[in-house]
Amino acid sequence: MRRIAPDRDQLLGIVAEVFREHGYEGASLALIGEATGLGKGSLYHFFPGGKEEMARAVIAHIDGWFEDNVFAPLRDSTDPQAGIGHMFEATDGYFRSGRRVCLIGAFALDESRDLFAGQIRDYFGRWIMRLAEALARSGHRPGEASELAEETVAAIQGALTLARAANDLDVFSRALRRLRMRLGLPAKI
Amino acid sequence: MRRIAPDRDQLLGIVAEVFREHGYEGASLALIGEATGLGKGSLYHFFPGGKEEMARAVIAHIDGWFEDNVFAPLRDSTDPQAGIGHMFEATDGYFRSGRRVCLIGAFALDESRDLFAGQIRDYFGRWIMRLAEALARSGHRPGEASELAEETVAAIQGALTLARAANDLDVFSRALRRLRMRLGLPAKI
DNA sequence: GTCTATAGAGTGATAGAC
DNA sequence: GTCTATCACTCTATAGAC
Repeated sequence: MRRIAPDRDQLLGIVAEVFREHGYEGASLALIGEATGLGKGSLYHFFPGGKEEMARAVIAHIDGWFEDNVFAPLRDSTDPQAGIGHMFEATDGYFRSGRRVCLIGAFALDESRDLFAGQIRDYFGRWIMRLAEALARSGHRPGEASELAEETVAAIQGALTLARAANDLDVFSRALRRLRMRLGLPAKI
Repeated sequence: MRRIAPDRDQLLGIVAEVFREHGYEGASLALIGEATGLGKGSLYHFFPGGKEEMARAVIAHIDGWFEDNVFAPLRDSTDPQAGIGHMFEATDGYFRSGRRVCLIGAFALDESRDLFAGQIRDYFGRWIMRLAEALARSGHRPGEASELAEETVAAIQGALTLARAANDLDVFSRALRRLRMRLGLPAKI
């Protein structure tokens, strides 16, 4: 038979955008079906657990992207400053300079939080931990590094909220510029 | 007829909590009816525009609270530092030290943003503007004051998201403590 | 026949409008 | 309370690949 369905990776990307735009409650199966071009049969074939499993898979997919493109470089760069610089570039790219919101952050505020609390806590916890380690390796005292890491991740989340609220992308790029400076990185070209 | 309904102020407070806990989509009229003790008939009597009007009224109600308890003190305090200190206390109290999320911030991330974009932009815009003015009056250069104000409001939003994600209230109080320091206020007792 | 992927009618529950 | 629309979801049927 013909294979119309995109592979799982593409599929999760499309479903993620529906959740991102409409929230967990607002993302109806009708919308998801429309966006993916799949009928309910196919959707339930891929995700027997229904909408909840779709969301779980989407969160895991995003988490995996950050693991590969943000957390791992923070952990593995021999030069911690380079890892932190990489984090800012990847973050700016991922959120399309403020055009995109953080789906996991949005889920954290929603009632859907209870369903996905573990995944949400893990994602942010790992981000802060990897950044704190990199900051410690680049010379900050451990306690200070932890606070600075927490502050940085919170600032990114807040900037996404504010950029969206003000409908002004500059809010996000200004925030990233300030954070780069505070973390001792050279101003970006 | 018997008057079971609380007055409009109380009513809006109750409806606000339902939106806060469940989001715009997730807050069903059944939930709202249950929380308020009002039937659908009464709800449509108070809010002929239905759920959308309820949300609009709730946002306006919250905005009014911040106007009175945060924005006005920032504008009117003869000592700008006192106004800023007052802002932190009111903010900490309002968000119950991180137990409560910012409904308007949550709406900003949701699809409901399109419905309430004007109100959302106004709220955050006024907060940042009043804070920037107070910072300018307390000695910061105007451009610096603007950036610092934006950074502060974003940090508060981000801390609320993170506190909720980590299920750890300390995230919020640590953020407020750092912000107080950065804005030149004495550490809180 | 078996497996995977598909479409979509049909389920009861519940949504918001009135 | 009544209305209709839509919700998440189930189920049956069907396709071609093996």
